[in-house]
Amino acid sequence: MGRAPCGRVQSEEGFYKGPWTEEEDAILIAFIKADGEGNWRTLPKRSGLKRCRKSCRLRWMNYLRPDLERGNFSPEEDELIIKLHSLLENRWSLIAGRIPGRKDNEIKNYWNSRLRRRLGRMESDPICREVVATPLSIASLESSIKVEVESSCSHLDTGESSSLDSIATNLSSHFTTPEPSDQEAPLSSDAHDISNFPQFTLFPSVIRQGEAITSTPSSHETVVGRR
DNA sequence: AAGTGTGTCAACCGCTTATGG
DNA sequence: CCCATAAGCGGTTGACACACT
Repeated sequence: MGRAPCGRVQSEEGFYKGPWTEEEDAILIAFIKADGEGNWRTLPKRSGLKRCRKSCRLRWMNYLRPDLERGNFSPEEDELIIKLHSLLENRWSLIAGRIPGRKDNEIKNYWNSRLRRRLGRMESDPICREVVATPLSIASLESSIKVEVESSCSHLDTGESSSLDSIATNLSSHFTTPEPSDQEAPLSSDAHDISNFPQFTLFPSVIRQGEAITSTPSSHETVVGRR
């Protein structure tokens, strides 16, 4: 599993595997620009790319789409990812849906390689344990997720729908104080602006409610990369 | 300078969910 | 309603780059 070795490895079906070449990227981009996104099933044949539909879709979705924001994550994005993960856990696509320009795969990688380690360090560090979360609203997030899920599951029977309510209830249990309704803000394209949210506790067991995290203390900054 | 260790991230696989006939 | 197929999602892998010794 995983990325195939360098070189032009071919699957049994004759599709290439492994890293994409610039030429393949150009073909895919040109084809999607001309024909539009979607119809992945026939894309390989129509475009002449010797790549399976899954590979084409993934390459486009995770790397080539023009609206993707590439490069380092900002501190604001870091915080938002951490907070969304505390709420949504490993539902990367939901998390990505609330961070403009970022894709699930990118966020998942970032979480697994950096943020998870950083948080693990924070929770075990007696000083960092005192670090508190930025005042952040979750009520609007919570309700928007519920609406989103319900609308996409409108075909469910009542038993299944009621389980959605329990999910929403469980979400509420993450928070230690009621949310003032006047602080609620709708989720929108600027949802990454955490100042839009009323407060909630990121790590209820280790973080004091109501105080703001300004940044990770530099003396405790985790060195996570070598690049 | 060379060898080794470690972190990053693109891309794969398998599973689940959605959709259409 | 059932089945087949496509699309989407999350977990995992391994090549590569860079830091360390």
